[in-house]
Amino acid sequence: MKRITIVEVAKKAGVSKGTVSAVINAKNTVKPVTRDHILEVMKELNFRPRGVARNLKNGNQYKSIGVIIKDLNYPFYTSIATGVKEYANSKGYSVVVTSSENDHECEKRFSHLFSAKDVKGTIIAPIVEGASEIEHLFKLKMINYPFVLLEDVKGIQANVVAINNLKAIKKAVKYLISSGHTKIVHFAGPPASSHTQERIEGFRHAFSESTLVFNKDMIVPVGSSYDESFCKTIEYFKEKSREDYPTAIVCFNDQQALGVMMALNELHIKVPDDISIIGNDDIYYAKIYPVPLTTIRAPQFEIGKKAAEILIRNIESPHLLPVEKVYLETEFIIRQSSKVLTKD
Amino acid sequence: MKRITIVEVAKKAGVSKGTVSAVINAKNTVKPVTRDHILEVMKELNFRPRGVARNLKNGNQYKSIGVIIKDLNYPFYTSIATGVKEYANSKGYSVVVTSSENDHECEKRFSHLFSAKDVKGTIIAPIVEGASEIEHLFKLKMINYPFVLLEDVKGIQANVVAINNLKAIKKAVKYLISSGHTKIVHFAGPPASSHTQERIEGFRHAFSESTLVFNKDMIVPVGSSYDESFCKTIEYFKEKSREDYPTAIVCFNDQQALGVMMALNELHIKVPDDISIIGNDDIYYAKIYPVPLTTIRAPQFEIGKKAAEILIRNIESPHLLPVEKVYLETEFIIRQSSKVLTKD
DNA sequence: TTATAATATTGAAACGGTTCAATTTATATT
DNA sequence: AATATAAATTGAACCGTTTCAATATTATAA
Repeated sequence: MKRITIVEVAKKAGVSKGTVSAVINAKNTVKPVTRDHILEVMKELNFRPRGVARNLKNGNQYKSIGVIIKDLNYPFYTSIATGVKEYANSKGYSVVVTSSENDHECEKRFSHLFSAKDVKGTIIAPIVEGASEIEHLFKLKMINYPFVLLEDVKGIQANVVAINNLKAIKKAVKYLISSGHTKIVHFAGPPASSHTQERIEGFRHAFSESTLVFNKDMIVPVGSSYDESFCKTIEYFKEKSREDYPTAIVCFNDQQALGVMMALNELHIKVPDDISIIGNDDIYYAKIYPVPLTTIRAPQFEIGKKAAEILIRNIESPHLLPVEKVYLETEFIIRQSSKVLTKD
Repeated sequence: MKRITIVEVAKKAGVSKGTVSAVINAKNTVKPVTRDHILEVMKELNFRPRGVARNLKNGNQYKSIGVIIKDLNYPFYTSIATGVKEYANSKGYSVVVTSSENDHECEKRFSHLFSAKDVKGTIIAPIVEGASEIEHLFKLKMINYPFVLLEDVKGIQANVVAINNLKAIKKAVKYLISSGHTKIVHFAGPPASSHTQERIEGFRHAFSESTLVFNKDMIVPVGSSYDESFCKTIEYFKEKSREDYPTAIVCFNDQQALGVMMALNELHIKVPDDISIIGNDDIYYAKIYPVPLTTIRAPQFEIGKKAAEILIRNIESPHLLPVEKVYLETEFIIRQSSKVLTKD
């Protein structure tokens, strides 16, 4: 069945394309009786003018940029998106957000979708898998489509705005060590994420720069979701005798930390008196908690803003700009889930 | 300055449009040396093919639908979006989300943006202001653009998927009354929201169907954000003597309830022993809390799914379908923030 | 009634790509 | 060197609207 176009409407209504177009665009040059008749025919045929065709002639009525995040329900990402939005809006761009749900195919599809729909540029939190497929990014580069990554991807020269995970975790662990903690463990994130590796690396570095020695039992595979971390924490402590408990846990992110704290609550282990907990990200809900979370703050809003700034600069530049890679500083925020051990 | 098109590239590279097009589309019919040369010229001119033009000929490569929510950072909305996504993906549609941040202009802009970009249909959480401007919705109707509202809007016949706020709150209040509570108050939401009015109405109804009498001091204007509700709660209790404390607070939503609970914690008022708290929405973080929240669950995921289902049915129907209005049932979930009072 | 002005409608060109049959060029075969 | 075949390139038609100068129609004034 053929698509209904303005031609069919014009024919059926006994007028020209131009008149139908005038009705669609609410021009007041059309005689009311004609207008009503055309409107009726449009309804009968269920005619929906194709946006793509309307825009081809009109050009850039609406400027927009896209953001592809990994999880629509994780506040870390929505905060970044909010930063993007604020900067972009101030420059006259609308922002559309979409989530890849950690699915590589999805990310691929969206990057095409956005370039196809004339979204002027896109900020992408890339799924970085082992030998990650990145042809879709190359395709974007080929057509000089402006984009900014929220994580460095090996093998492609592209704009990046990110944080230095290694350095961030290192700082936190060093703080714990200098506050007298000796039994420190890291609850690691999802194995596939590059963040997980970087954070483990940071943990090790802190040890190698101290007098304590690292051993690999200190890295506990846990994952990032609340439920996972709740269950794994219960398991972890059930298998241990009290004297083997760590005195501090460095968590992969705040969501995990929240799960850990709930589990400890269940097990009647006190935070921070028995165990110190350190989160990562500083999501909104990290401080909305009876024991506000000590955490490593990633400047989410600023990440979004900076990414948007670079993106829009690229969009508006008549010539191709050199690639930029920006690493923003994290901030270690001490709240009440961690404690300095009195040294004896 | 004129936009760079494929014609300029072809001219500068000394080839025809067709060949450039073949390069853009990674067809393997182009001789490598030609290809490289064209690619170079593309870079030099910073040529970005217009998605809109590419799509006009090709048609529906990517099917997508839009969701306009009010707040990207409120889990209630992102959960709805997730429901939309799940259903839409199963039908081969991608989903793009955007937030109006409660700004009417923004909503307007986005509804145009989506229809202009050939997003096939849109689910809108409408900003309903007093004598709300809804011309943009009429404009969408005129061009038979499929959309579904997440809240009923007076003055327009359109598809709606929503919950019955009045009934939901009534149920909760009646539960409190039947559990022996007599001093119940409602912490109301933002004045402009229609939800606020509906919930106040529900609160009153519950009283009128009981032996207790309603008075308007029971409605406390608080707002919906965490910070607001924290501050207003502190104020509220500071001004009251202990014997005037309510025994139960029905909150506008969970985020507010979380703020209330934190404030009570600060004031050393125990939940649920001193005061019962009832939330609304059942957001993800309502149960991730040492005192899990008793709340009125809005089936967020199902709302999203149902809205997507109606939307896609409309998108795919060759003829105009009759308007559908669906009200989903809420579920009252009793957790640990509320308590049955022993009657003496 | 006619001339004039105002209003309504038409239709061809334009927007910027893609497509594909026809043509040109390069390569392989005899 | 001539021919057959394969590979590369061309260019006109097309996608579905909008635009706007030209034209047709209607209303108003003289």
